[in-house]
Amino acid sequence: MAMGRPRAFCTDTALNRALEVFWRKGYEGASLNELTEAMGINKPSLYAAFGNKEDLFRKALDRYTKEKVAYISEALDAPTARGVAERLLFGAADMLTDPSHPVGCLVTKGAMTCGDEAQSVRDQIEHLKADYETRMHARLEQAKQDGQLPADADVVQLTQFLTTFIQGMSHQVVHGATRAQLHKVAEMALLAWPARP
Amino acid sequence: MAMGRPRAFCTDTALNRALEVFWRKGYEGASLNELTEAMGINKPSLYAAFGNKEDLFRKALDRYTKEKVAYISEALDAPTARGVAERLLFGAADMLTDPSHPVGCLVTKGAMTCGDEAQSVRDQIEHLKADYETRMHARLEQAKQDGQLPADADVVQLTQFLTTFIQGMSHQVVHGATRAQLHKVAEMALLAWPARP
DNA sequence: CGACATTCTTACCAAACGGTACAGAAATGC
DNA sequence: GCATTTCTGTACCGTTTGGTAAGAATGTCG
Repeated sequence: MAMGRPRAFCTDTALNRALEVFWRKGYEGASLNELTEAMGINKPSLYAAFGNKEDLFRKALDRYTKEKVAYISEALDAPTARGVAERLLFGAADMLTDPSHPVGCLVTKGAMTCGDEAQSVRDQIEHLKADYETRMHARLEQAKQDGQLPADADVVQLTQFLTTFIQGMSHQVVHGATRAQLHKVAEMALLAWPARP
Repeated sequence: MAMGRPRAFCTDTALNRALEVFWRKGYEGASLNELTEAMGINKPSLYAAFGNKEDLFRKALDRYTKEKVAYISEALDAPTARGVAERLLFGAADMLTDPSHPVGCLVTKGAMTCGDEAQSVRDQIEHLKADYETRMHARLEQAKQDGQLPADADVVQLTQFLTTFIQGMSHQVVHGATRAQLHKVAEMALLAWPARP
């Protein structure tokens, strides 16, 4: 079978470019023109390679979670409940302000800038959030069983506290908060964390 | 001078309707069709009465801050620093989940769903945020002078902690958090608040 | 070399966007 | 009753959106 000329672009780097655009502008804010220009291809190629704007976003989101939000999984590996909380908050602060990629959180931005039409995108983001929360909850529950948290600790509340704060930081950084500032407020948030019993 | 027939609609309620649409869908998410339909007028009337989509949003935002975000000003009137923090967090939790209007925060949503083109909208939101932060900062600084906060309290940090948390709650509520849940995490956040010296 | 598969380019589509021109309807002043 | 002034309804403008169809260009294999 005859093969056409090899891809003039690398699908992998093209997806990274797309991720960056989505990250900067959100789902609806990123137009196909911007995307194709950044990816170095044109619309029919994009359509052939990725199928759809929604599909493209989903793939970009996939890569985002696997490569950029790895800090959450690492944080959950911390040996103590407090360690988990610390790593989550500081890890988020560092990731959100990493100068090697756009500021803020793709999930946060994407969820906000996705209208009613792209329900599947919204669903995937919701699913993602739920998954992270489930894992955080399970990890803290285990820590509680291990005696690392007070017997009357409300694990749901602790989880929600962390996610609330992380999302707040994700918003702050869009409005210009620096890494140092995030670290300070994260430190303050940890004052609310229950002491080992 | 001859007068045409009186307005068939009340500008005041029309603006309220517009506010509600913006509140639900964000700035870019709200199309002129939705707006005019909700307001009960058509596009030329809207243009004549409010000038512009940007102008309309600005006026809606004005009303929003004067009527819906009044809790911030009330909170700043609390007699103690802790009272200010409590009223801010619980006031935000209550406002964000008030069933009489769309969930979440117009400023938060609007800032996210406003692309590069509507720079003036973005500017106004930024200005609004800065204004609130300045007032919160000033109030806490005064509380510190009054001896309600430790002498080494970092007022900037305290302010940023509160805004971070409030924005986090504003995000949580969009994803289905209930008022009771927000109250619980707000209570937890207050554990980080410095004790009176 | 020549036939083929595959990619890229150009141009286009229908729909929706924000915004407006224009003519008709309604109400007041004379 | 008439003219004037205002407001409304329709229909439209140019642009941009996401998404495609068809031809030109380029590679590999026989």
